[in-house]
Amino acid sequence: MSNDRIKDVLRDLDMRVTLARVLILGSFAESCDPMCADDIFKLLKGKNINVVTIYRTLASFEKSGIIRKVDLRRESVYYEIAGHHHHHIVCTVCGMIEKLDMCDVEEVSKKAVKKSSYFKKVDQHSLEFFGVCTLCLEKKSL
Amino acid sequence: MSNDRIKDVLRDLDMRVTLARVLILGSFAESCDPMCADDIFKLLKGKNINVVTIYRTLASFEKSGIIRKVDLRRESVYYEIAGHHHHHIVCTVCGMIEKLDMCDVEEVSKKAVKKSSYFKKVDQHSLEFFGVCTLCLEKKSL
DNA sequence: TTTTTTGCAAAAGGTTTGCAACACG
DNA sequence: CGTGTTGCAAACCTTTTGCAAAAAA
Repeated sequence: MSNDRIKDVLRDLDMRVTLARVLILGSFAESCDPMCADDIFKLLKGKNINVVTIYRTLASFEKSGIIRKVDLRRESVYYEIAGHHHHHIVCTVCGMIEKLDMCDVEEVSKKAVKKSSYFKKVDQHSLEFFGVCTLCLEKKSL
Repeated sequence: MSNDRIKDVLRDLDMRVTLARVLILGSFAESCDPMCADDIFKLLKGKNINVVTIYRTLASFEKSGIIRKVDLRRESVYYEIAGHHHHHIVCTVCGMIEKLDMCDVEEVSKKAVKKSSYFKKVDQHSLEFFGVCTLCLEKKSL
């Protein structure tokens, strides 16, 4: 995503175009993996962006819907671009994250609602897989 | 679960039987909902159990496999008895948690592995649903 | 010029650690 | 008695908040 494209996105969201926002949204556009505040902070080291600004920007980006949270069972909160729906497999040894371009939860969601006594509709769901990646498996067996 | 039964469980896990452990495991046995360290702390108020002990006990219980983490998108870490596999619907307004006695993720897990380039096996998965419960919906529409 | 955004410092949560006292087996 | 467990205090880490200065529109 070009810098001008990023600025357009921000304007479309009725957000003021600032250096911090352009850089942070740019980081997401470039990164394939979900990122936490500190990841972005390190990525933008030298650009003089305060961590607090990153937290506030992430919050407003999430509110506007361009990014979404990902439940990775880590200490800090991770986000990714909210484009098309997908899930992840996370290696519980090295932390590697693989994106999976699939989501078959529609029927499962429907069944959940049917089973439920207190909900008539599901708005969101989390579905992440955890395992040991082939590389870590190899290392283990050595 | 009786106190004696709890003590047996601890002994079976090669854990020393202590007051703190009996009380904490007992809390899980009684509670239907997932709990965080502070929930347990409040539940055991007056029993003189330190929060630090609760954190350490939760860690060792999880390691031994009697309890497991639940991804509820909250600030703190939640656990539940690791008995039979199931999922939850969480109300994003009032926080109410409904347990769902179902898990159809087997096929989805298999598909995930098939799709993956770096994993040959999935060990765990998270699947939680989020929505607004009927009670909160009613309140909203008033 | 008005309003939003940023930086700094400080606080707030949740969780972890070091160490000495204590208790289970 | 020896080793595992607990309590206390303090540290740690991530995230939030208040307020004044700076920047966008």
